[in-house]
Amino acid sequence: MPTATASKTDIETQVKNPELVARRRRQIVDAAVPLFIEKGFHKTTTRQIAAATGFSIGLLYEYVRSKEDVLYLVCEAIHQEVERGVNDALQRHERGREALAAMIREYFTVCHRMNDHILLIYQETQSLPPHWRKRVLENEVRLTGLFVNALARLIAHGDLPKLTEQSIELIAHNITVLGHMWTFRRWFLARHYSIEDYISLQTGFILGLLGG
Amino acid sequence: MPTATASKTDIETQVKNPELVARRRRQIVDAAVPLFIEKGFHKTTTRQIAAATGFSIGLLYEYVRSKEDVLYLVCEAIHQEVERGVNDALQRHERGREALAAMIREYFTVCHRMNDHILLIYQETQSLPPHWRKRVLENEVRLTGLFVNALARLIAHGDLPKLTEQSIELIAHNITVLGHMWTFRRWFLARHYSIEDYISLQTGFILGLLGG
DNA sequence: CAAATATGAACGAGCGCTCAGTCACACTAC
DNA sequence: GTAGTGTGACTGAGCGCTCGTTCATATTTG
Repeated sequence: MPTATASKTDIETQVKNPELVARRRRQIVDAAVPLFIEKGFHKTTTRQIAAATGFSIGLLYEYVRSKEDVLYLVCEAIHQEVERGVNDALQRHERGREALAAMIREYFTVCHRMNDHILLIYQETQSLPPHWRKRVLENEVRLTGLFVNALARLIAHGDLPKLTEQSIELIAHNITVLGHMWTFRRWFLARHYSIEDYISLQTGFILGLLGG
Repeated sequence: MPTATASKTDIETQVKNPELVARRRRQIVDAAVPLFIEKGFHKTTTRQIAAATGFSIGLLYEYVRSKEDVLYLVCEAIHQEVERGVNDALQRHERGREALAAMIREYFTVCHRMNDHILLIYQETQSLPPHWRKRVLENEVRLTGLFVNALARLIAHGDLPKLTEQSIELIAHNITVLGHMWTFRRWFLARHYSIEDYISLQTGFILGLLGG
């Protein structure tokens, strides 16, 4: 029973060459993302996905066992890109409170850029079979974990006041979700704030919340 | 061209008696909500909705022109219930910072109780035809507006420090979304916090953010 | 009985997915 | 070299089925 590409997924495929599988699946994801964003998962047909990829439907099903497989591939790809963006941002570890401000700025900017993708995950995660929904939610936790670590490091260095573990974790969730908020309330917020306004106001709040 | 019940919707119906329409539609909503929550909108069939209501499919289509009509009725009903809960809470206007704390407590409790319903709106609003999606989003704005007013009143009374209009509005959005956060991250949060923990931690943050 | 309300068989468009078959290419035998 | 054979990526017509919706008909109401 041949299994998937070199990496972490269990999606079965008929195709033997793992590099081809990886490349084809990247093509499928690239084609499916705009379709899912535009019409949603349920209103996108497998034939449309195949056509957008430049495949026959038959070929699509050589690389994927079901339409839901495509959604999972898409969700994974999106998370990977968001996480890469955030990780990049966290690498440049400045010091002091500005470090937190910089972190928030980078993260919110990623959210701004990935607007539609983040929305897609909010709306379609529920359409995944349980096994994969779980994986997507684990990704979400891992992302928040990055903030937990960053906050803990700053506190350890004395750059931020001491807090209980519970508080740190909740603040990390708040930061994550306030980034998402820009995407799912953008239809309203963007009428009143630029992304810059939004970042500086929210940063002010979060810093204030840490004992301004 | 006969029009809808006494209230605000434009949904057409074949049935002449407005009270009957209102009653039947309430039945439809009551039956559809648990189905949509359990299986989602797309995977729920009109026949299932009819059966759960105790109607024949034909009869369902006397009170509704399409499946999407049902979704719209459901979204409206949910918003009405949430808004009623929040309004009740805001009526008992205490004074000082405790007023804000009490407001948050009540609102978060409503979110806790309406967990699945709020999630449903997050996930299925996009499935509505544009015209009704707009209405649902207006409801969302109105809800946040309640918090804007409440905050403005407290500031006017000198119970809270002065803030720009922009800040007030964004804080209102933050409160709204942090309530929702309990519903859409509950799968994680509930493992680490009780709703009481959650309320008191978040209240602390929000009060701190207002110049603790 | 006339109007209003209710029924559910029937419709047909459209869906996800399959599978018998094609084709380009690589390897072997002579 | 070239004929023979095997492999695996790729094709797309079409299967089986579900779904939202309609409408001729039946039942109830006033």
